[in-house]
Amino acid sequence: MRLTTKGRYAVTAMLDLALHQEKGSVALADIAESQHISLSYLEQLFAKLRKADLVRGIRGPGGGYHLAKPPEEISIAAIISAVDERVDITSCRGNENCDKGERCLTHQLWEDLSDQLHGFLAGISLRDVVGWPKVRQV
Amino acid sequence: MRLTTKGRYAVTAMLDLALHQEKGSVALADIAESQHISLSYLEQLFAKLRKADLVRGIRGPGGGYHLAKPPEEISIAAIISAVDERVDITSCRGNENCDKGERCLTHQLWEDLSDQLHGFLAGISLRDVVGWPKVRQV
DNA sequence: CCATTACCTAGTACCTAACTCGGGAATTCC
DNA sequence: GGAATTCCCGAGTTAGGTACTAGGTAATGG
Repeated sequence: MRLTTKGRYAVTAMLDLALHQEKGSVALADIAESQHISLSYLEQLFAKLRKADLVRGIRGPGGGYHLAKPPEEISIAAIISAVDERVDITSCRGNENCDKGERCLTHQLWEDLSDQLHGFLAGISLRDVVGWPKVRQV
Repeated sequence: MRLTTKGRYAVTAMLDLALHQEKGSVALADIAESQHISLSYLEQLFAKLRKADLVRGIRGPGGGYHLAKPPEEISIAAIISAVDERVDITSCRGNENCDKGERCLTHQLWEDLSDQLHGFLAGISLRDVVGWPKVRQV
């Protein structure tokens, strides 16, 4: 599990789609402007989201992107995993360099913590976030 | 909230200290070897942990680092915040560039999510992690 | 046909994580 | 007191990922 600005852009963009899903599709140019990032960079993020089957693109005038599934089936963890390809593997892979046992211990602990975190974010769907109080007040 | 390998190194190192706290202090050289990272880099991480009053250093032979507080008073969130100085501020700071209102909305949602995550990690202490089942089995 | 949008590829500037080097300063043991 | 050991500190260097730029092609609606 990794959490960077890249993941934040993706999550925020997906929230944007969820909020406007009744209006059909949203153009990337709009999202790029509202998030103040370049269109091309957003396109690269959405290429990954599309490969992960989280969004669907529609070409031509009036086109754009919309969610590929209902918001309650899309978790925050899924979004972050889609754009942040993990390169982790906790350095000592498969006991190869762990002779004492203690080394693997802390690694194991970190993995447990990482799982906890993943489970937490997997339990939050786009629908949950959209339903939070701050939204209704606007 | 940000989660990178830097934070992972810090958490894993703190877990190391927590596991060996009855043995007095742990030298950075030992941690550097077990985590397979450079000593100097670890020193830089521990400089931040020290400034955050999470660890205490003891110089001279037989010296090293030990926790500055009991493990139950040190949360995972505190460790990560200590080493990952946040540069976030969600681009549009304080409605400055948010004319439509919608822009601030998604940003607000992200901040809420970030708060949730922080709250989650703030609720996990070093003591909790050390007490997890995987540890006792070793 | 033309404007608009998604889609694709290649290249690039910049930032920062991670490391290296070289020096201290405090403490303990002989 | 001298030497070994450890923490401390600052100024660099390197590698890789973030974020961008520039160029296209493909589909679609008016």
